[in-house]
Amino acid sequence: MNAPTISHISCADCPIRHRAVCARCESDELEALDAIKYYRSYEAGQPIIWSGDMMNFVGSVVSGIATLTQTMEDGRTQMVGLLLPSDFVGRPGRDGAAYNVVATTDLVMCCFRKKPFEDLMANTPHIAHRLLEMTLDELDAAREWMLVLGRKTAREKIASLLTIIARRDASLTPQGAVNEMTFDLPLTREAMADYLGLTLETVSRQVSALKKDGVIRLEGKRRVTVPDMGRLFEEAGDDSDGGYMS
Amino acid sequence: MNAPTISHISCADCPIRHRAVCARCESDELEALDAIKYYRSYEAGQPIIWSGDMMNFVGSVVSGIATLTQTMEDGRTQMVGLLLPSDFVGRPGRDGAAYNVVATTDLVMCCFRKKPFEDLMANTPHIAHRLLEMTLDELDAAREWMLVLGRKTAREKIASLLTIIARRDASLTPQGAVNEMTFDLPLTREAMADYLGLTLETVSRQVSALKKDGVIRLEGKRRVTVPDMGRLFEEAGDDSDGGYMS
DNA sequence: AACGAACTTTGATTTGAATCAAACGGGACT
DNA sequence: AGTCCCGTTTGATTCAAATCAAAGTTCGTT
Repeated sequence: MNAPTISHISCADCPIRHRAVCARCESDELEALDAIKYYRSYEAGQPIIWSGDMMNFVGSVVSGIATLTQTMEDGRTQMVGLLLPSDFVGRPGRDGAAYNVVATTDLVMCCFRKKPFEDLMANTPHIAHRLLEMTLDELDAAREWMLVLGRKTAREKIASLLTIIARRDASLTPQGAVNEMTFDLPLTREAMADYLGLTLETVSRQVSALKKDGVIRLEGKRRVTVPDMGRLFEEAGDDSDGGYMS
Repeated sequence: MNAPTISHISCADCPIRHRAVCARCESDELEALDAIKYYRSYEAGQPIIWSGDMMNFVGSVVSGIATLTQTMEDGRTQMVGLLLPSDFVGRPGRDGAAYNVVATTDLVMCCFRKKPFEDLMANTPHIAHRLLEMTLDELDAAREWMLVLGRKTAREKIASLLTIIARRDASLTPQGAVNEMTFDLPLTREAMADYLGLTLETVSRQVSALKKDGVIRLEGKRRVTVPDMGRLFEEAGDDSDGGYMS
């Protein structure tokens, strides 16, 4: 119920040190960041930022998963981003939040008050450069997702989502070019639906169909085994290996 | 048939000087860019870059319109970006093109060979900073579009597209808070369909429906008049004024 | 062990957009 | 003026996913 107190961890020991916005920093730059950072934790289900709110901090996800969503007045909602450890939250140079950010698991953020961070960024090219790189990657991911949303069938959408989750897991747990993979879905059926522009019923049906057809196996609702990743890529409508080895 | 020869225009006289990637440059930085830039023109319909190709240049659209599209093997295509004057093409730090870029009107690009541009960018924070800003804007636009693709009806999609075009035109031709607006559609019905994740028949039907309902008037196929922008925003499912005054 | 809440699956039916199919309009060229 | 081509409209039909409606699971709590 209460937000756990987080001790101040040295950047050198940080699990996202080499992937986050600070990845390119030299040790002196890291010290400057270290001086202004603070940790904050959120419980599963808790909102982190609400669209339209004043944002007085930016930061990186250290552990846990959060979603970025947009909502229409009548309640239709679309997920527009899935934030994983090392992903950056907030936009330097803007005051109001444009999206809802919600922790879907217990989550820890490494935060910086916005103004000091902007000041630091202004004379630390390594930070600005890394942020540009990360933003370009996110833009690519968003465009990939536009193809999924605009042109893929429900079954292909599910397969695409599984592909993305598997690909990410593969990058965290490199195990060579395996054919079989097992991982956990970090999202409820409803969250998957919001990601894919579907209803939760359709998500459920298509997951069942992929299971019936032997593309995936399930243990419980969340643990997924893909016996043949190549087959999954085909189902996703991606070309051959989907580039997940890169 | 032949690519027109373009004379070398001074950056100071450039129509996109204050909006493009060079917007924040001082005069000495501008000179450095001026030294390595060259112009290139394309005719309507001509491809500029093909997905997977080696990209040996980056650049800005000076005039004309281009589309960024992604295609699946079976031919389904989704537009993932609409490039207008001042928009940047190419990604520093990547060799292969990820998308197809096609000129939909006659178009002029201000190009830089990639390597010299990257070198210049490395010690010109004003360029990197502006590129970050532009990329963040594009990411916002892409996320806005994900909501359109994932959750809006065909009618709302058309209204959303008209809203975007109108909003852009308003920023080029500021005329205060007018209610009535007239502009040209820069896209064919098919291109609109590829943008919206619809078929061209559905686009045609919904445009006709909006016309029948008095939301828009048409002169020819391309010229659109919106008698009441507020009404259009409502049809798009956006809240109130859609923020087009900002 | 029983209860309840949240999440998930499955079934029946409806519906919005896709598909299939023609016809229309306007400009470029002969 | 006539023909061809491209983009567009309109109509008839089909189909994939949404909606409406019930049950089934799982897990935490009493």
